[in-house]
Amino acid sequence: MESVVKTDRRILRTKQSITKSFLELFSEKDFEHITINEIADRANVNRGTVYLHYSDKYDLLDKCIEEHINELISLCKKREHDTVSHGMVQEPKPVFDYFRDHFPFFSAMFSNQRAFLFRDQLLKFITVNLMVKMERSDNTPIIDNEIKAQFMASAFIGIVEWWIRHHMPQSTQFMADQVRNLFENNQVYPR
Amino acid sequence: MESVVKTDRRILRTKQSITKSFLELFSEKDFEHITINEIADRANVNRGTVYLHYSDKYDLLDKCIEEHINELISLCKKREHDTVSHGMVQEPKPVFDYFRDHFPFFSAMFSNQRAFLFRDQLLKFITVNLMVKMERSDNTPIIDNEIKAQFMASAFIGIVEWWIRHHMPQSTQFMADQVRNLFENNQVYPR
DNA sequence: CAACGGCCGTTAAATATTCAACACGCGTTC
DNA sequence: GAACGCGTGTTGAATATTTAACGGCCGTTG
Repeated sequence: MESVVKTDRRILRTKQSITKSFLELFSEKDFEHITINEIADRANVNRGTVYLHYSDKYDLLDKCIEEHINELISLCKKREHDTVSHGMVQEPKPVFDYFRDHFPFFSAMFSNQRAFLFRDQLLKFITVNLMVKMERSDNTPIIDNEIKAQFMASAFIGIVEWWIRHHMPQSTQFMADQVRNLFENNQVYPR
Repeated sequence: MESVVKTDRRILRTKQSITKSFLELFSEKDFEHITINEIADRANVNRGTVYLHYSDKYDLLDKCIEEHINELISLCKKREHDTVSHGMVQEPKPVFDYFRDHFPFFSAMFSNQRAFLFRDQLLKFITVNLMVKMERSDNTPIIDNEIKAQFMASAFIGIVEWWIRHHMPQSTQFMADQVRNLFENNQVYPR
């Protein structure tokens, strides 16, 4: 179907080390005080190379967020197509697993003032997922779907934030079970 | 004096990841079963790139050993020129610090059959250091200097090996003190 | 025997990255 | 104000690495 031109190993490698370096710094100090020099040094990469992939540090932050949101989307998309499971609503564990596997990133995002975009994007992602699920169920709702989705999504993110900022005191399975029950109680999908 | 052409960052980076990858594998499995493919994959580097720096895995092993021996040598050389301290005999702590700081490497070396060259090189390094020190002292020895050096060097390496293979149960300072006392008792240098 | 898969060591051309140098802005110091 | 250090963003030429291919060797499998 689409041309599968796999990207050059060097590109993957440098992008990886740049984002790793950046996220480390992001969790260490204020975003405004991070310099491209620092990022490049820690990534063991020439300063110019950073500009080859990102226009500035704001762009870098955006790309980092985008990347993870896209990962989450494709994670749910993949599972939508499965005949067995159905997205993050009925089986939220994989999503929690993803949060766990990328703890450094999400931890940095939740503990930093700078992450407006991150919250927005994540909220949109969750809301869309919930909307899709609710629209599929036939029950005519008393509460407007969009409002309910916003309500639930905010709640969900609140839980995730709490879980991450407390260094994940519970297992992903436990969290998934809890959230699924909450979704059920609020009739996000008909039991 | 000599032209200080600093080597390209890319070279340093790839050499670093290749040796890191190699030493990991070296501590995990038998040397003969390690393939260049594995090394390259784990280093996140093209297979051909390995050949750009090393002719084969034997060469790679040799270079790794050589590199650390040279580090040790320059470490001692630097301290020789100091007016205060005098090489590894009177103050062995920096040497132990070096062993500690590169524990993965030395651990791999001591726990693997393959490290003939390593033992030889290390033994030579220690012996030379001892010889130099002993020749400087005026006392006419009953025991031949070279024999004594061999004796002491083997003993020293034995201690280091024990220390490394037992995961460094004592501090470097403690080990240094012990060794200095042993050297003193055996009159490597006049007290 | 033949076919195959895996690893080796090497090559030419394409490409990503480095290096060294710009010009610029901004705050500090003398 | 001038000189300076420091970070930004950009450039062109040099260079390291990748990619995709080659032929060869060896052990396994049919």
